[in-house]
Amino acid sequence: MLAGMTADEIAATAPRLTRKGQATRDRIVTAASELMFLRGVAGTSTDDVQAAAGVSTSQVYHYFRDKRTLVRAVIAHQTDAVLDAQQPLLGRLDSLDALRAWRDFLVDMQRQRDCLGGCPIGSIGSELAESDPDARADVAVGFGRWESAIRQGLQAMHDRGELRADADPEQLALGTLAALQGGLLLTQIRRDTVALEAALDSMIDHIEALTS
Amino acid sequence: MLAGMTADEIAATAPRLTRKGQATRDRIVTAASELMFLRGVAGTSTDDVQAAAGVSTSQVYHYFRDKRTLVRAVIAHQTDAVLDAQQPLLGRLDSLDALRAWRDFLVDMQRQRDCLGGCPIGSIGSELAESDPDARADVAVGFGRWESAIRQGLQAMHDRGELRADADPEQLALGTLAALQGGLLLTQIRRDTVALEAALDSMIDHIEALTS
DNA sequence: AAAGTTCTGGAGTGTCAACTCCAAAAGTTT
DNA sequence: AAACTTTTGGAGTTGACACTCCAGAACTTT
Repeated sequence: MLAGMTADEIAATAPRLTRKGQATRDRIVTAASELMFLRGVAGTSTDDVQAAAGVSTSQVYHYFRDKRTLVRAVIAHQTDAVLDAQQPLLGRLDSLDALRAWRDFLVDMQRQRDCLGGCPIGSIGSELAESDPDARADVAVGFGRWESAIRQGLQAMHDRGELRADADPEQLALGTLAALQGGLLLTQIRRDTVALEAALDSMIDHIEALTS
Repeated sequence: MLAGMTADEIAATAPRLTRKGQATRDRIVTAASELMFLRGVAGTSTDDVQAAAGVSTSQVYHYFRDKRTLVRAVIAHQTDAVLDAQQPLLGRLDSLDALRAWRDFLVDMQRQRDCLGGCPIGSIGSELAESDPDARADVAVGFGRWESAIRQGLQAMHDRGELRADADPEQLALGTLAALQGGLLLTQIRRDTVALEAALDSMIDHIEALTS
């Protein structure tokens, strides 16, 4: 019933919550997001979530039909959190300076995390892509929003003539997001931001070379 | 006891196997690799592996101390398989033509898989990075071999003067591996090779721009 | 061929995780 | 304040999964 529905369709189905109920639901999603970011979905039991959120068994199942539904709420939450955390930089990636500032921000963020955990969206996507088609679709939408923000900045540069006419903002945006995702993965595995820096610097240098 | 040891140290510890024993062990690792590639480590039970390999419970635990040890064998197997599959291209990435042929090969491979499953090494690394330090270290070694192969090709171009002196083969190799990993992830999530193509094309175009 | 080792079958065990259920407390509406 | 809905606590159920154990078969070595 929830399977196959988009995240928005699910939201429309949700029963109304009292203020207190909303607060409890939020605590559950936040706790689950943090746990699943570090331990993965399979590595996080509903018991773990209950303990971290300070709620009882029945509360989790009052607000979420099952664990898969909770996971989809976590994906929605993390998508917003990741995009919000990059603002206002992400909304204005329309110059080399802006791109470099964004790069520094991302590298700093991973450094502050001691390179623990990769991308909150990418990790979940990787874990669930072949076992939960709805989760995969939600993650795809999240990546779409991310790529779109990058593309808009590059498109603005293109429109202004700062990027050569034969440069393709769409390809560059997708390539940049891929480099970022791969850089985050390598950084997590190597426990070292060098890979993230190399990936983003390579892409930004490439974009710079395309400024006529 | 096995924890903290490198994969090579473990291999040195292993008891000798008869030909038949080796064959059984191989069947288990191969079956586990295929299952874990598609369903993940957590999504693959030892029962699943037994059924797929056609062995009994005790056989799995005769050849592997526990599931974690089996997973490390899977990582070793997949690392070899992934690098071997890219040969001989990967061993000679020392020209733009070679890089483009390699790119086509990788894109084709994902297309033939219908974009199912990401990178056999990267997926496992992402799943286990924060829960199994030994597995994380094994994956890091695997990525190291991969990056090294790419770097050697670029270094050869650099030595021959085909790459500008200020180009950094190490950064380009890491960036290329990151772009590949991110491209594979996006391709898996989007069910579409466009992202992999965009990522690799961007990096290779960048390398081309660095040929003086 | 005897002795020793490796390999195999399969039943059994303990734990843990997802999910259910019911009754009571808290909150809202009329 | 009565009727109704939402929220909460926690005990209980069910199934799955990692791992153990033991006895016998197959194979190797002497």
